[in-house]
Amino acid sequence: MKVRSIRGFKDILPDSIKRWHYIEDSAGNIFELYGFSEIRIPVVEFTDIFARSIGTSTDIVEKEMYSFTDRDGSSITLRPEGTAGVVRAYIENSLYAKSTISKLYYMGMMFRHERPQKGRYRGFYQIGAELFGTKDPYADSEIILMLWRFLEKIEVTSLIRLELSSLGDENCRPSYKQKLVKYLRPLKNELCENCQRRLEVNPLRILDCKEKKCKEISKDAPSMLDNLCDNCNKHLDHVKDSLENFSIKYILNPRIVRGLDYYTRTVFEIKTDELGAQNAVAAGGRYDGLVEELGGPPTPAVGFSIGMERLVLLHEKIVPVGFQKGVDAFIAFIGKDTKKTAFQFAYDFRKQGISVEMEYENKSLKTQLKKADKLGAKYAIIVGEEELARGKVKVRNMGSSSEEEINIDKVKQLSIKLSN
RNA sequence: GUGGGUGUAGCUCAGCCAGGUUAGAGCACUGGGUUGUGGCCCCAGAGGUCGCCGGUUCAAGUCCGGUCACCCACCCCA
Repeated sequence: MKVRSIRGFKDILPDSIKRWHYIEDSAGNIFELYGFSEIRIPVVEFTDIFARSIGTSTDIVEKEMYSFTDRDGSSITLRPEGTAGVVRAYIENSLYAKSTISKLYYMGMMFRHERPQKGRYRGFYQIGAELFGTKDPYADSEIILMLWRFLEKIEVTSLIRLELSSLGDENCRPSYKQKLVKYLRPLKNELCENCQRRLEVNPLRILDCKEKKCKEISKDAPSMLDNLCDNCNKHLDHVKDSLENFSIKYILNPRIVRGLDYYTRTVFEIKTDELGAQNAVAAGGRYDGLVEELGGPPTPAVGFSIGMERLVLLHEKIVPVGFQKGVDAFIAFIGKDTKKTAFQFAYDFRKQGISVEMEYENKSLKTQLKKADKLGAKYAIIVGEEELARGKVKVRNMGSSSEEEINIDKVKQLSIKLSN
C-alpha cells in the first residue's frame, strides 16, 4: 500500500514556499502599518462556536465541517474559517477591556470537507484581519483600503475587482426579507429544488443561485440596496465616498450574499476571472452582532479573509518566476585532506550569515562546479590540495569566470565581500 | 452527492483507435569527452509491477468489466 496524503490536502513544496513567504510577509508588514497585530488561535474549537457564529443553515455547518467527538464526549471541530475563533479569543481574553479598539490578523489552515477542484481544497490557508470596537464607516473603509493596499503591493490588482454591497441591519433586513419572501412565494414552484428550501431557511441565498430559472426570477426581485434604512444607507455612502476618494474602483453588487450568516451592513468580495469556478479571492464585511451572540459585550466589528491558494495562483500569473532560492557561495574541495578544511569554511561562512553549499561525497571538480552553477552560487571557493599546501584557496566568480587566490586567513574578509 | 476527463520513467507526455519481438522521447539525474574548472555541445548509463483487480485472446500498455486515485465542472465558497 502506497503512502499518500488525504484527499484535498496538499503539500507546499520548497519550490513554491518562497512565494508563500513573500505573500505572507507582505500581508503582515502592511497590516502592521495599519495597527494590526498577529494573533494565533487553535485549529480546533468546540463545534458550538462555529455553529452559532457561521449559522446552522449554511453549507459550511450543514455538511462541510470536520467534527469529532473528543475523548470526554464533547464535540469539537477543525476550524472551517478564522473569524469565529478570533471572536472567541477576543471574548475569552477580555480584549475589549484592554482597549476600545482591537485590530487582529491571523494566518493559518482551515478545513472544509468539500469536493476538491481548482482553487478549492479541504485543507486551505487563509489570511484574515478583524477590527473590533467601532461602528464607524471609516473602519470599513480602512479594512478595505488595507486589503487593497496589500493586493497592490503584491501586484495582482490587474486581475481582480472589488464588489461591494450592504446587507442592512436589524432594522431593515427583517422587513426586506419579508418583502423578498412575499415576492418569491408565489413563484416558489418555478424555483430550483434547493431554492424552494432556501425560501424557508435563508431566502437571501436565492439571489445568489446560479440556476437559470432562479436567476430569471430573482432578476426583478426587490433589492436590499433599495430597502436599506437611513442609517444603513448613510453608512454605505460613507464607505463608497471613501473608496472613491482613494480612487479604488468598486462594483455595487446587491447580490453579494455571504456564506456566513453573521454579516451585517457592509459586505465585499475580491473576485477574479482567472481561476475558473472559484472566483472569490477574498471576502469580508461587518458583523456587528457576532461578539454579543457568542457571549461577549455588544461589540461592532469588521473584517475579511483571503484565500491563500487562490492568491498564490494569481501571483504566479503576474510573477511566473524569480522566487527560486539562491546560494551565496559553493565550496568545492579537491585532492587529499581538503574536505575537512572545506567543511570548516562552510561552517565559518554560515556562522557569518553567508549561505553556502558543498558536496558531501568526493566528486570531481567539474561536478562540483556544475552543482555550484545549478544552485546559482555567485562564487565558488575552491579548496585545492595544491593551493592549500601554500596556505591559499581559489575564489572563482561564477558570473565572470575570473579567479583569484587568497590566503586562508583572509577568509573572514572574504565573507564581507560575498555578502554584497 | 452528481457529471465529464485523465492515470505509461522523478517531471511533461507519445504509444492505445486498427492487440504482435527487449515500452519510447524531452527535461531532470549519474558518469565520461577535459588525470583540477560550471553554463553550450557530444557520448554513455541508470531509472518502468504501463494505477490496481479480473476477463477476452496463442498474445493485452493497447480490447472489455470492475475498482481506486487525481483533475475539471455542478454545488458551495476563501
